[in-house]
Amino acid sequence: MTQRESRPTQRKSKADRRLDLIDAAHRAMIQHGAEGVHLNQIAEEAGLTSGAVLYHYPDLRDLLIEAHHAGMERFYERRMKKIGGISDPAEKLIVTIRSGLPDGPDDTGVRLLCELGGAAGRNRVYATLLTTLFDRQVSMYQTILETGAAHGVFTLAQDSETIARNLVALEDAYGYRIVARHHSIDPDKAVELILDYARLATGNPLRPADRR
Amino acid sequence: MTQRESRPTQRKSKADRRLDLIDAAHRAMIQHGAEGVHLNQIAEEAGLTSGAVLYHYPDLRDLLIEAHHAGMERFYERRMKKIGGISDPAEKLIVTIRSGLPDGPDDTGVRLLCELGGAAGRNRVYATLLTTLFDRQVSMYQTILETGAAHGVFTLAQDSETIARNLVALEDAYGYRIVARHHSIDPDKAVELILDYARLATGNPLRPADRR
DNA sequence: AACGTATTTGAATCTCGCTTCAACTAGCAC
DNA sequence: GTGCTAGTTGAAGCGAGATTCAAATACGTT
Repeated sequence: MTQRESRPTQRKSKADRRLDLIDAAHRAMIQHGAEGVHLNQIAEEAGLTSGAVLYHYPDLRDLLIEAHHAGMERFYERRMKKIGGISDPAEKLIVTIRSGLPDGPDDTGVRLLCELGGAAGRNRVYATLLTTLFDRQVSMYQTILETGAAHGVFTLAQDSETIARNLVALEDAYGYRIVARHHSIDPDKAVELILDYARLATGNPLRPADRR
Repeated sequence: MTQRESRPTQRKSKADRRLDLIDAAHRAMIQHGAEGVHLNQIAEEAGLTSGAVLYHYPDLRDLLIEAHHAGMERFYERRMKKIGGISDPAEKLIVTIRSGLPDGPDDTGVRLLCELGGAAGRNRVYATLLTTLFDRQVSMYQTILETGAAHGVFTLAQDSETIARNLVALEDAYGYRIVARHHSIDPDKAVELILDYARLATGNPLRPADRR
């Protein structure tokens, strides 16, 4: 990327290089699949040789796990940042829903998450990562819902955990639809569909028109 | 599996063998991933050599696509069969929801579908297969919802397409959770969560206790 | 400026899966 | 039974990716 001549690969500290590699692994996995990815593809993305990659990660699986972990962390942190400053529960809920969906079919963050769905059935580590992320998102929604209820803005039709789980589930599923390029479900449409449920569950009209 | 001596591989007609191979590919993909699977693994599952597999499918990708296609068809047909005889809309809806979820983490049919989620972002054929399946399931739910509304059993809070899409989306997402062995979301819990939404959307209490 | 070390390379080696194909054989037609 | 054909094997060759490691080198330290 930022390489003067692209001829002599500049050296980096262990920590810096590992961050580069995590990023390179991220890109390579999106192109070739979380399980179909090859060492050389990652090395190429990082602008290194395969030997250098192995020097930092003798076991490639460790790198892949770290890349997934970092991807999830980034995904979650980005959401928290987006909703951080919002105090109105209704607006917060709307923005949260939007931030859980991919920008479009090529959103790299969500693409990586989708890669894991199938592998989780075979790989306990991946299953744990995904499950943990799911539960964290549920908690996040629960907080918003309960705050809204406490302020009298929401009238919850079900307990907050049920609503929160269903909201996260809807997000996940529409994420997959968007990544698969469904002809009539784009990010805006997905938000609308999820909001249709959220309205029933919170008793709030949740008008997204003027916000964001 | 059903082989007397396991020594001489019995010959089969082209059509029969292709069915065997589709089945073998199905099993191999679940064990090794939709994209990480190797020719030899499929051959072994089928009790043949790699040469024999290539004789029937010179391009392995064709076999994989057919296996996925067949898997989806079976999944869909099985659902239709389960709900075929039910006339009461409420019961039909409940049974339909249940039939869209895996029996457990090892349900092979759903496991295969989950494999495709990530690949769909990279592979147009897989994306189309998944999208088509989604739309068919939406239609299925729409029919049930509208029939129920016509009979006065359901009072739809939203248009039938919205409800149907959300129901399918919830099914999909909880399928992933179950496959990933979420500690507190098993098939029964997932049905309950989806029914919680369905109750709001249909205005029907949908008591699953005595049915099924 | 010279040293020492952490990082990276490049080539050699090894492994493994894919591909090809001539030879073999089971089952069908006659 | 004889012959024919389609299905299958097994071995050989090929290529790609993983792995190893000695040599090279960039960079911080002194």
